[in-house]
Amino acid sequence: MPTDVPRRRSDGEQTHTVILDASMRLASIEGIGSLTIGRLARELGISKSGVFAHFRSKQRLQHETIEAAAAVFEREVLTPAVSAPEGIARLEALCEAYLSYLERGVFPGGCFFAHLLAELDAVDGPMHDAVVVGQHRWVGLLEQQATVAIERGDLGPTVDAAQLAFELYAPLELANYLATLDRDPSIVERGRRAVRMTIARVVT
Amino acid sequence: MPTDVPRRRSDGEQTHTVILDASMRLASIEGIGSLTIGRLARELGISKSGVFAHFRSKQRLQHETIEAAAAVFEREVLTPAVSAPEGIARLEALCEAYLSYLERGVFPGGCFFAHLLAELDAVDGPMHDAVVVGQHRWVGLLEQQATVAIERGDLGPTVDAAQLAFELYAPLELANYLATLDRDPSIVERGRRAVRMTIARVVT
DNA sequence: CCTACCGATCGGTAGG
DNA sequence: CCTACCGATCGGTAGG
Repeated sequence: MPTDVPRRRSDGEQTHTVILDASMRLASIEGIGSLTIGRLARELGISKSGVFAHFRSKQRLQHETIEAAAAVFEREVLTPAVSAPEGIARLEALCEAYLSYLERGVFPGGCFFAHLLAELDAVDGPMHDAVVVGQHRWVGLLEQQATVAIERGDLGPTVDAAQLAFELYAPLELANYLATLDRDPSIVERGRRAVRMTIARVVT
Repeated sequence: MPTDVPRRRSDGEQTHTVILDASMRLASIEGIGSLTIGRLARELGISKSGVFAHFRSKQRLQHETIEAAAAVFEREVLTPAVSAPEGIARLEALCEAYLSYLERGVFPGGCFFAHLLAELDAVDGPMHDAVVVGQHRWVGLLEQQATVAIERGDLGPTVDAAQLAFELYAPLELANYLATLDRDPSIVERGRRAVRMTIARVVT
């Protein structure tokens, strides 16, 4: 009983998704700047203009790739973490969700956004500005939970929320780079210990 | 009284240096993978094959660029730090020398090697392996001074030297990326505070 | 989704 | 250090 529903649209959307998937994986390893339409086409066994037709510019391919990666990050890191109650618990949960996301190898080249940060931090343009927004959002999340924890008295009143956010973020980031560099996910455990130490230092 | 000494050799060496200088600056901003011979030529106002003649392959241009950047790092970070006595003093001096090197804007795109780490951590090949060696050397320096400090009793005997090296390195790295991203060198101060806090936690 | 193109740029060579 | 090339690949277009 073969379906008679039109396949065209469906296949097109599936191809679109498949391209973005390959694009995210490639960009996490080699950077968003290394994405080329021709290379994606070769890897996926379709023609260059077949890939091109889905995005109509390289810029849009890059943009959609970043958006797709943001959805993965949301699903793999943010959503699990916000199930924890606000404050110190969610702060810890955000760190742990990120470390777990590294260990699970969600992207083959380590954290997509850590790579993007380093790649675009020093260049000018709309891509840089988008990274700024994303980074501020992430740091803001950590800082916000730290602030709640201070207000609740879970953290000492002299704790600087922004500084704490920085000190928790730092080992997450380094764990990503070093675990990827050494192809050794057990290095993530150093990040976990660092987070524990820092939290232990500020709890009342 | 014009000099009659041959200028050819001297000019050639000077051009070589000028090319590597531009190459380091460009790579610190856009990455070693964004280096192209044509672009360097355009920026320096010489012909493409004029640049090419100095290196004879792109690989050698990249290699010499990394070596030149290593010499800058040695001069701007390592040399100042090793004037401090071994142990806790040198450990702090290494961190401070790195943070100062960020603040001074030695490279226009932030730390050359932080960029290189993120760019090459997930790829395979000789460039990756060279980054591994360089990173291990840097972490090893920190760990070695931590070990000396523990042996001398400046740090508690339960301190894990490798873990401490990681926890000091992390804020240095994040300070680089965030200060570069936000074009705000004052963010380096967050790194400095983080280093102070971590050191304060482990001293006896 | 395809073939068949376009101008620009890539790394590299020849020959000076 | 130059001009003048080479084949390959780039992003993108035309037309189906």
